[in-house]
Amino acid sequence: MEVLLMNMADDHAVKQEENITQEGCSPEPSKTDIGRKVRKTVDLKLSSSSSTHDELETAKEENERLKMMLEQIQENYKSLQSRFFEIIKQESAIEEGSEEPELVSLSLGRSSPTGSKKDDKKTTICKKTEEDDHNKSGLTLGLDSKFQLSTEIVSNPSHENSSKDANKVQKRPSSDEDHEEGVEQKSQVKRARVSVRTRCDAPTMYDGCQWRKYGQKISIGNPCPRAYYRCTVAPDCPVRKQVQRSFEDMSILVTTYEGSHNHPIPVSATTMASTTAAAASMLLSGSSTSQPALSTEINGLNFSSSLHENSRLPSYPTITLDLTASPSSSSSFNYFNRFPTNCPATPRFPSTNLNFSSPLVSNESFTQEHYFYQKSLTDTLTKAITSDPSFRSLISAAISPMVGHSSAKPGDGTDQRGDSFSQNLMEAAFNSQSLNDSSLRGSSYFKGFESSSSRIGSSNQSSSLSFSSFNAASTLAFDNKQGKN
DNA sequence: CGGCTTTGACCCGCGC
DNA sequence: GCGCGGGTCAAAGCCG
Repeated sequence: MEVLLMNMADDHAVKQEENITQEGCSPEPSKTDIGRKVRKTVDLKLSSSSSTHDELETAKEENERLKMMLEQIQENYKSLQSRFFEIIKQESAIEEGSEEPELVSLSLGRSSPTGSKKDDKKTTICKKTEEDDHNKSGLTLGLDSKFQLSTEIVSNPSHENSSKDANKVQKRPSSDEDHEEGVEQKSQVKRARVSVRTRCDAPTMYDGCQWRKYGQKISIGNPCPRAYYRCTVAPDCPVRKQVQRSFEDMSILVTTYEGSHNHPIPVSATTMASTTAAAASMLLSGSSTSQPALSTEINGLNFSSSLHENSRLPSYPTITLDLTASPSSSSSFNYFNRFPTNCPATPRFPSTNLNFSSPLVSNESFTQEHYFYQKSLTDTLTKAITSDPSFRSLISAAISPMVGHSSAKPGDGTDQRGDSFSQNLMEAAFNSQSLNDSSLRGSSYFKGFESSSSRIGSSNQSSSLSFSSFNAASTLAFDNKQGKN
């Protein structure tokens, strides 16, 4: 990394020299002109090399600081992970003797509206849940490709094989002989649902996936019919969703998701999928308490958990993401409410050739909003690259492991190098943005840039580390730039 | 013509 | 055992 920094710094000096040379270039330069130019060039080279040396020293110091920070964070992560496993072990020991397996705690260290008393045990549970969430957000929600891991917690893997299998499971008579605890837990896990409340005038909320309606029912206590949808992105995807308008407020659309996708999901669906998976994972990782319903807020979204509203139904846990109110709208990126409310039931946006996400995702619908965010990102980065060579060198050093070798040949000259570099940078920027988006780590696309160093600890995967280093480098570069100005 | 929605019928679990 | 309600199936119709 440091070698690259030095190379880029040398390039910087050479480029400056070339620019100056071109400035004073006349069609037929005389010998005196040439001699003057050479002296000028040497002087400039000396002065620029000394300033470059200072910059290099600063960069080195920053580099050391970042290294130390990374080490510290890795240590913290390890200790946190070991604590987490310890707590899980303790929890499993406690739960063996517990008689209330169906209640779920979602008190993530915040005061819940329904109750405020916390005994020692509850505090432990809260800690565990919080750490669980942290770990999950880092381990399973960091990448699209990892999403499946987290959602597998939501549904029984055997349940995912086909929708027919899912139906079989659903229709399986209760007189099955095996009623061991594990089976019950699996059933409980399979039944976990995530309900999303959002204001939407359209029949359904756009969430990026393709759905096919397969049924409709008028339910008791709500004149609005409940519609049943099945995911049609893959023919055997077991994911279902129910859509029903709230009786209290007809403008509120309640969408309940069940199951996990067994196929790559579109870019625009990753946020919803990650959110529901995180919510479900959070729900299922919760422990038994005596509180029937709790609420919390994660990433600016309101989460609340409860048992199924209808007492006739088996009491499987449902977690609700309330996106109707935006109490912390300043910090939250209310993804779903930002879509136009007159969206069609199953919108099919024109596909673009852009593919900024993981290789799993291909040529799917890409919203205009994504485009503007990414364009904004692109513009900002382009400006930073073109205007600040130190930023360029730092970014290059940071993302070179991510984007591979530059396509520019050694003798191609600085312009081409800059172009390929910019291309690589854009690629890396979009990749990192995609990571940031899919992991739901930030409420805005730039959040990852702004507070990158605080997030490094939550990502322990190699690709995430690359992203983190990219963030760190960009933060550093921006700092340097600000320092100059 | 293929894919989707609509809608009545059916299955199943649960409470009384 | 019966009725109720949630969930699903599948035929018919609609649409691009």
